[in-house]
Amino acid sequence: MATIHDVAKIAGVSTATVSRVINLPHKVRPETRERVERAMKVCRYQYNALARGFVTKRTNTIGLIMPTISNPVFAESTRGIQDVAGQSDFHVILGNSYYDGDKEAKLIEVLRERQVDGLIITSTNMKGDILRRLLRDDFPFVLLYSTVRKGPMSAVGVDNFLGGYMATEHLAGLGHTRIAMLAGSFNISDRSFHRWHGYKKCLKDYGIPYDPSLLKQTGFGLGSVKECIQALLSKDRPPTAVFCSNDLVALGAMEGAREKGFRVPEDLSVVGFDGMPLSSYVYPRLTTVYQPAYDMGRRAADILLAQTREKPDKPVHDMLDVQLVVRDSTAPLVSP
Amino acid sequence: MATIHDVAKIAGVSTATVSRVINLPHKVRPETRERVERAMKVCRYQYNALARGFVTKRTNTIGLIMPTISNPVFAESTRGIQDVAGQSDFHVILGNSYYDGDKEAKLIEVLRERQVDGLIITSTNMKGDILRRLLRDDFPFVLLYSTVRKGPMSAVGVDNFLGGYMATEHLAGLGHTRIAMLAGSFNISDRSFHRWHGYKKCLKDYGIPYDPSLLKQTGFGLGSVKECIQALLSKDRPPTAVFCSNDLVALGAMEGAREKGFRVPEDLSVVGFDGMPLSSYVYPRLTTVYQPAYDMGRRAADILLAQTREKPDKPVHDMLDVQLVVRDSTAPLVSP
DNA sequence: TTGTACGCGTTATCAC
DNA sequence: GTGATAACGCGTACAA
Repeated sequence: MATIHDVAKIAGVSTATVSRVINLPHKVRPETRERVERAMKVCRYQYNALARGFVTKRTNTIGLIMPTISNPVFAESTRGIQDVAGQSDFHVILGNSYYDGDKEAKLIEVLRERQVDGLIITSTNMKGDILRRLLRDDFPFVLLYSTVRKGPMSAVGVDNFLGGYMATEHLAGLGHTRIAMLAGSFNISDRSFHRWHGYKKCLKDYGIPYDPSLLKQTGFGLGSVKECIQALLSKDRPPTAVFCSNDLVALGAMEGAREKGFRVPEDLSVVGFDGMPLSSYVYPRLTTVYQPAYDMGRRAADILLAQTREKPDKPVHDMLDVQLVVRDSTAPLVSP
Repeated sequence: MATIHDVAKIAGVSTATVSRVINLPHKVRPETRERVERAMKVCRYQYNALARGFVTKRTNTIGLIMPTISNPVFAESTRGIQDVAGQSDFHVILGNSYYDGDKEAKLIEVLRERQVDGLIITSTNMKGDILRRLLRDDFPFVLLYSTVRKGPMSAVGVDNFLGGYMATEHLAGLGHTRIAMLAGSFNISDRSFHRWHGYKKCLKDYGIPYDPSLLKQTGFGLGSVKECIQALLSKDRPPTAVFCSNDLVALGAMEGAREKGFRVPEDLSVVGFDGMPLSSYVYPRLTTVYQPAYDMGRRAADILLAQTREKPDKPVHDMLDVQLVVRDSTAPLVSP
């Protein structure tokens, strides 16, 4: 592969001039510039961004750590991140933690070894020590889908408590009192945990006694979700509504309910969380708590890029609004 | 940031020894090794993979270019690629072309500048010159979701013609004769084009005259899909079945049909393509032509990694099997 | 405006 | 088993 040395030799100039043609073209006399450009063509010169990163100490790369790209909501935020990064000639290296804290820690380590300029992390469970180490090193990073709204690290997220509250309130407002919740496992996601708290608080505010047997923490995969909802629907007095901690779970719940002969929303109202793009293209169209995933990705990238340019004096906490989107998967309670 | 020089100084050894401790620990006397390891802790040494890539000329990075991560099917293959790459300590840099040939070309260029060891490309439209240039430079790359099954470049894909044929045959076998097709724009994806050919061939084999007015090329977004299907259903003699060139389009079509008061599958049978994970969690459960996206990603990564290790004498063409998955969105034609 | 010379952090090739 | 040192390709003072 040709280097600037080859180009310099062919063009009869120094390597410094070639470098200038690449980075500061206006600082080179037009004739010289042309000569250099011709030489680059002759030897099929290709710029080596790695070498630049090596000397400038910036790779224009950000690492992205999230549970799995297979959840459409994470795909959306990833796209937002990429769009913003691309605008600034940054690229994104992907890492899936699969909800595994150790994998997450390992990813942080290897991505740092690769000299990424910053990290966007959708943490599975706040491994305090790992993140504190990033802070200590002044390493730029932003938490995404974060539940924290203060403290020393920058974060982008939504109010999951409020979202859980809104979902539950919608159901309570429709007259439901036996409202179940299908939550992701609490030890892998505090988002789910916060939504559950919102759910509980709403029940309390509406004078509905909290029934622990109506909470199920689902395992991985939609098969597990089906089992959970079917167990719930097999109870003596089955729930008439269910709040699912994300849209994927909601789809699994609806399918599981149908399999057992329950109609949605007539026999069971279902609320999701996320508002993933597909949620309005399923039947019945899903009532859900929308969080602006794409914009959250963009915001996280904005904040991170700013942070890579100069150390900010304060961390940024950006909590975007959730929004209840009422569609067709929920209906008023009808007494039999 | 500490370097191996710092470590060497502290441990009282040469940089070469430090490097050996990192890469060939068994070639260092245990006591020396320990001393070095202690020194690394003392100065909080962190390995610089960039510097290694600089000298070894390998970055252990592959670039992935695809239309958009927001299509769950691409997310699945991406996950397959990442899983395989991770096994070999490779990382993946993402690039979305958004079905734009120029963006695609630009991405190839910048990723090469970044010294990725290879490229996996889901091409929007065979830009012959761009790919030929990769070949000429002996640059490792694999086409994914490719329609080519021979020629000088390695490729992984499925038989889209066959898939289109199978989908149509299923509908014809159910007695349908007015079978529409909702295809992605042909100039942005030859996959859609091949599926259309399979569709046409099947119609011919079943003695069903081809009606060009039953083909619609959809624009971007599911809104456009709804318009297309609704136009189709507004015809004097509307189709009784529709083959959609992917599952996302199928969801849009089902929703559009429902809006117009058509029931699926009673009034309209719908077949998708892809078999994305969610396709069995929608209602009605989608009949679709499954392509093993995750495995295709894995295969592409396998082939590429092998290629980065040593130049193969022959390109690999891997055509995986598609599979018709009959579910609930299709039903026999009932005459009114 | 252009050229010289050094440094970035690591690996690899020799010696010892 | 260990050390000295020359690459690798580029950016950048500083000098001319």
